[in-house]
Amino acid sequence: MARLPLYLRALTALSERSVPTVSSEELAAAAGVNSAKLRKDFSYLGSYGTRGVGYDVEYLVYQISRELGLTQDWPVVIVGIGNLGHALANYGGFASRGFRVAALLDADPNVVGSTAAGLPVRHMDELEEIVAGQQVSIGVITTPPGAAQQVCDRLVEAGVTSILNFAPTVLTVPDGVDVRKVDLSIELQILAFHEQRKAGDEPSAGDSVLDRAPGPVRAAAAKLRRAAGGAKSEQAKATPAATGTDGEMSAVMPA
Amino acid sequence: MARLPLYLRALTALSERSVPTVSSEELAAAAGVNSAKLRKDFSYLGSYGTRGVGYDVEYLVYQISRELGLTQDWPVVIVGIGNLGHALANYGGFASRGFRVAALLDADPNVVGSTAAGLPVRHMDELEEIVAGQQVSIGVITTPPGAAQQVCDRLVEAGVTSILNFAPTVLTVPDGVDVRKVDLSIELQILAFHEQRKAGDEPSAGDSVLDRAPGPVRAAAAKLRRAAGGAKSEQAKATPAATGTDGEMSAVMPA
DNA sequence: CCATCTTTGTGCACACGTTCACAAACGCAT
DNA sequence: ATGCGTTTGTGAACGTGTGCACAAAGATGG
Repeated sequence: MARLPLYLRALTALSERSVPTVSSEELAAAAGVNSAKLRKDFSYLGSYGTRGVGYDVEYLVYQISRELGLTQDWPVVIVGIGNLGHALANYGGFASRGFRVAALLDADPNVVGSTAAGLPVRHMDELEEIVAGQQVSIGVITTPPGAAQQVCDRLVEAGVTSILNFAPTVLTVPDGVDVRKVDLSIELQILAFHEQRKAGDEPSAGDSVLDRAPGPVRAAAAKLRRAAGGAKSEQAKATPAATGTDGEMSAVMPA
Repeated sequence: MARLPLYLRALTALSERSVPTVSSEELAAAAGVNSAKLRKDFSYLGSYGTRGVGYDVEYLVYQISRELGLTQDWPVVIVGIGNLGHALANYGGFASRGFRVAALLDADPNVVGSTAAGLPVRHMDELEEIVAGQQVSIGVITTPPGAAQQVCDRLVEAGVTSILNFAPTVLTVPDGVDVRKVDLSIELQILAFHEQRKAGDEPSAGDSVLDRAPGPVRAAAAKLRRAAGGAKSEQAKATPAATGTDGEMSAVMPA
């Protein structure tokens, strides 16, 4: 379940405030999900809350951490030390969750040798040695799109079995290797899409092509509009904390 | 539809190679989705491909760009010019898709006045003026988590109606404002989760809590394992290009 | 002009995730 | 001890998204 990290974050926040127990309702609100969904998720874990009371915060934190594998440390290599690579190397959220940057790698001789986040940038050719020596199983790709597949192949060859890809490319990997893709510009495009709709479907010439099309097409356009925009107005009702679930798919996905 | 940006990327790649038409099958492979799904998506757009031939690349590019609102330019402000803010300011994928960085903002006097990606970093207090003056409707938050809600409120107050949040916090916004959240550490956690499973469910003492629980709980654990790990082995079969759809939810979501 | 081949568009069924609603369980006060 | 309020765990219905499979439609060659 990909919601576990969400719960974990909310739970650690509670834990820091020394809250002993939470009801599913409270925790669901904090995580921005439905309470029934949360209870069902926890039931899959087999984790027992106590009826009439709620869930023990510490116990849940421990249990979810275990389930996510956060009790062991995960060495990761970051390949491509440009702006994004720098940012990720410095990102505090990694270290605090058991992810240790094993090495920063780049192919550019000008970059190799410099330091980022206190770590030296090493050359790509050391990849195999590092991966093998430190048992690295997770790689992060922050190279330009052109180099991504090549880097990916090399990571896989070296023994990496999970890849987080920030390059805007569809990576091809053999069976048994997981790839997750984060595309920053897609996120903005989705926002722009909604924004355009909010702007009232364009007053003048800049109209959506759909609205200039003949009969059946316009109907389809209206349908699409309901599907995306209509649902939103329902979910976003004045909602204070739980800005919950809309049906919009995400731009982050496997491969 | 959140898949449109994916299609668009694949299509622009084809367009640059001067490919006149594509079949749904080809394009689907390039985008990593099912061909039927792609055809259905396009049918919602009302866009007509020609049977026996395929879709006209240029026409589709134009149409999808229009639908996504990429034909107009979208000024965005980036608040919080740390490592991530820097990276985003330099990110090429934005400018190439109609997103223009209207301003970089930060509250830290030490940062204000420096330049990033050729733009001066200005003080938070200029936010309202900038948003109003340049009609900014999209804001990006790359501040530390503690400041995120505060910044968010101010953005909304100033007139921003779409927010891309990189801070690991659940933002509370009034109705009518869209929030998308990108949490980099969650992506890694999900990879670690899969990685742990691949490692053969722990040989010795570091076992998942699930496996030490009594009967019914273990059954549930097995069920969970099938749900997440089992499905994967099905989808990832030697797959060359289409590493397609697994059921895994994403870490990027509204609010 | 007709036959054939390719590719779209879509009806249908299935499977999944989500949500509701309720019964069983637990604490607590009387 | 017993009843009451609270909260979990889950069975069942619902909606949605996905994928299959096929018919309609256009192009192409004879």
